[in-house]
Amino acid sequence: MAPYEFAEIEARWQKQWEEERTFRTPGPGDSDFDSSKPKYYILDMFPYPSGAGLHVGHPKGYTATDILARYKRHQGFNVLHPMGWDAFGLPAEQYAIQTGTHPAVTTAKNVDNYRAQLQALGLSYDWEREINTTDPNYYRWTQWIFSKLYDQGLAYQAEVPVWWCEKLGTVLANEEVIDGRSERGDHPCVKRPLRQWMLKITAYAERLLEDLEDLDWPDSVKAMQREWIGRSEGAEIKFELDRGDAGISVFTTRPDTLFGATFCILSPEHPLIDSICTEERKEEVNAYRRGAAAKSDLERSELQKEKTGVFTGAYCVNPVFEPGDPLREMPVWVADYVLMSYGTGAIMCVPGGDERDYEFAIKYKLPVVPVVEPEPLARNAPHVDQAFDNPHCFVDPTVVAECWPGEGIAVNSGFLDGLTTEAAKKRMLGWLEENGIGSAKVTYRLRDWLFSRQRYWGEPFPLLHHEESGATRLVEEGDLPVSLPELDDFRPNENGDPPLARAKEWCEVVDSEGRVWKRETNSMPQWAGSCWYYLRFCDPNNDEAAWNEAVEKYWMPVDLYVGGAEHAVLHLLYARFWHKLLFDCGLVSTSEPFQKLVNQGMVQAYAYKDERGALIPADQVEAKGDKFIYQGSEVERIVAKMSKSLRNVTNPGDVIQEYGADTMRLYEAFMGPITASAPWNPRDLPGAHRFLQRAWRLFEPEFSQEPNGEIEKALHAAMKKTTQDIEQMANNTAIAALMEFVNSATKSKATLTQSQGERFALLLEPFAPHLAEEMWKVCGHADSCAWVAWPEWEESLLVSETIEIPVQINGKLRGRITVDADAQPDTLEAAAKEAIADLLAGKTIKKAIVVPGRMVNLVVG
RNA sequence: GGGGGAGUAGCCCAGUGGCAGAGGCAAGGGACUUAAAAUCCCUCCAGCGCGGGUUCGAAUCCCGCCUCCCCUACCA
Repeated sequence: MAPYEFAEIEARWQKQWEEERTFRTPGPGDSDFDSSKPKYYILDMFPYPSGAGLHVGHPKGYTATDILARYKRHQGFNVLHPMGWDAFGLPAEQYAIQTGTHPAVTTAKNVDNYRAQLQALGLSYDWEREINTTDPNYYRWTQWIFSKLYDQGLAYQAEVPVWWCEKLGTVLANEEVIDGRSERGDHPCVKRPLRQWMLKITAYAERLLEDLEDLDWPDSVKAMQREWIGRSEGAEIKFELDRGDAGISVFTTRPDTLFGATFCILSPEHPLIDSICTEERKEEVNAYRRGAAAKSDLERSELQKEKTGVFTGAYCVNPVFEPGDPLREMPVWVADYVLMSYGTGAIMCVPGGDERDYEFAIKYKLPVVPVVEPEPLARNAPHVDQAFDNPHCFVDPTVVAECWPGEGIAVNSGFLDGLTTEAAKKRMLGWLEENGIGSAKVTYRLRDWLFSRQRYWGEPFPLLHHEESGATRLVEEGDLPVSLPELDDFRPNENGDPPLARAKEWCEVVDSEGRVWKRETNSMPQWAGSCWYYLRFCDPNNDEAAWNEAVEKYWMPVDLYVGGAEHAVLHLLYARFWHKLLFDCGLVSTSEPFQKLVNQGMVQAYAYKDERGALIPADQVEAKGDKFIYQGSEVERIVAKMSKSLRNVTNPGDVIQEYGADTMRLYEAFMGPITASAPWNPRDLPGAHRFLQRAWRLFEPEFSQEPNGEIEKALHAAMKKTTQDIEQMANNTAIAALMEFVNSATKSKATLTQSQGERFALLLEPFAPHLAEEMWKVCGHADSCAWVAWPEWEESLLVSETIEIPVQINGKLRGRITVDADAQPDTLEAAAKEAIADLLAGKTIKKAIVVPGRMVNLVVG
């Protein structure tokens, strides 16, 4: 028998697949398309082709989808299984700024590297459908979809504060600024308002929330999206100012606590502050606002434990109290824990019912009034009772009621007294509406999407500005794409304009009437291209349209979408938003793009730490038996992310070099459930490799003419288990079933028949396709087995005539009996009693539980 | 603080009401070999994170805790 020459076998089959276009997928409109077959669209999240190349984490998901795709082909499906590149992005642009290499050059090089690495894994993508978001033939349609958004009124311009670094001459993202200084170079940064494009994703908040219901997605992802959208029901209430005619609108989820509202707080960015602030308070308030503006969002929220604020000198009126009531006058403060971007940017503060307000009230000695009494069981502290008996208490806050943020019975609340929280909310809402002071309101945490970047390496907006009239209009559809201009300097201009503004000629457009328009010089964020790439895969080479209607209708929705959990919110929410817009425009046939979603687990790696807990580079640790030694002393092995700094990164190319792509695939699929994270363990690779060698050895030059009955049975068992497990994406247990078969076939020393060899090769094909093709060839076939029908098992071969079942006394195992598989309860009970007669001597059997085919349990007194 | 997930052999993991084990790794022994590698055969190892409960019977269902991982965090 020929040895298992994986390198030669794999190279040969990869070449053959490419030459014979084995995985080309015809679609509607192609002459060889068979519309009678069912479709299956199985998609991987396409990667950003970084300079570092493929990581062993990528193939975990790609292998899992490839196994299913190959299986579905055997099952007679038209399988759409494409791959492409999310290739706009910062790294290529930064590299361009540093070296002058055009991002397109860097990108093309990285794409070639990624493609070669993926092809070396034997993944069955239809490479004729490859797409690249940076290709003008692709982003032409990204611009086209933007036009739809613009036409629907979902794109608008706004002045948004962004981080600006003078020294670097660029705009930075939040995470690139630490303590007000740039992460790179440590230069000072300031927040400054810049004109930005926004997309009105909030208009779709309710549908994005509701439609999650019917998706076959992980609970964790659904939960994250729900939280991100953050729907909350409450009331908007307007408080009149005691001087002047403006009022302060606030949003609250607890209108039932209005009697306990003792002050109001405005966000530092609130536009009303200037007009209401009293002269003597102005200086202090402005200083506070300047301080807040200089802080990053992170500092304002997470890092800042203690609340701060300043009094504006103004008062507003709590409408539930009569004039003369001391609680009617509510001081208005400014504090940075109130965010301008949520609700109305102003809140009513109920320190008796909100822990944040309570903390603020204690610090600044503002009145605390308890208005919700906890359920009786919750109020056993005497001072709480005392406080409830003392309405309108202006006493030392430290002895006043504790804060009760939960629900309960309304107290100190006039017409609400005695009502439950739920009833009190309703009553108060009614009262607010009757008096024209407020109304029910639903607020979302979801913000509109800041859709522009001051970058070169992104999609240009298809927009023109007319400077004199201030008009903005779309570029005509026929003039798309708006291609990126050639530049050799990718930095922003000195005056802060984006790099595209350097392309003077590109920027100027003269229309047919001779009017001069200026191009939009912002570009789109990296998310844009990935919002619709799954649609382009359906019809990637269409020059007339983004996709053909019939083609979209056939392939969509994506049946299975596999990718990392890091995209749980942003990418998946943005893509759903665009998809719904396209659905509303009648351009796609489904309201959701991704029917089933699976997050593959991370491939981690071992890391080592010493006694002090310091992490040690993995390449300097020696394994000695079960112990791990670094510089002579023992260190502890832990599981961590793969990272360059820990030097525990595995390169897929090295693994393929040493063991072959089939072993690599098999190992990744065998590591555990697709959703679980597990460390890369190089010690386990030989096991996977050994299995393939043993399987290969079953293919002796001569096949047997007469099938061995035991082998046939074992093969049917493997066929059943493998089929069922692949359907469940339980690839690890499917592989175990194949190992079981190989073990028993090896042990029996009998030779396979050709038919048995063929069927085994097909079972192996999804996991180790190169070797399986080679086995298929040994069985006498010249063509690929990729499209050969999946073998079907015979259930009757799997039932044995006799079985061994346990006999229990009081649920504890006491013996075993061998009986006919279809033995009746009476027979089983009798056989069981006989088998353990000695143990039953002198005991009374109170009850016998007999489960035919499973077990017998005798209950004795 | 909130949300999601996981704890079964030395390790990775099967088993979701009925004999704790499918598979792999590691370890030990043996065969082959002049020897080693490779290969083959055999063997060892846990009572299922902890404590209660339901049941004839619980790794599996229920309740309460512990540990670890991931996400999120002043959203009024």
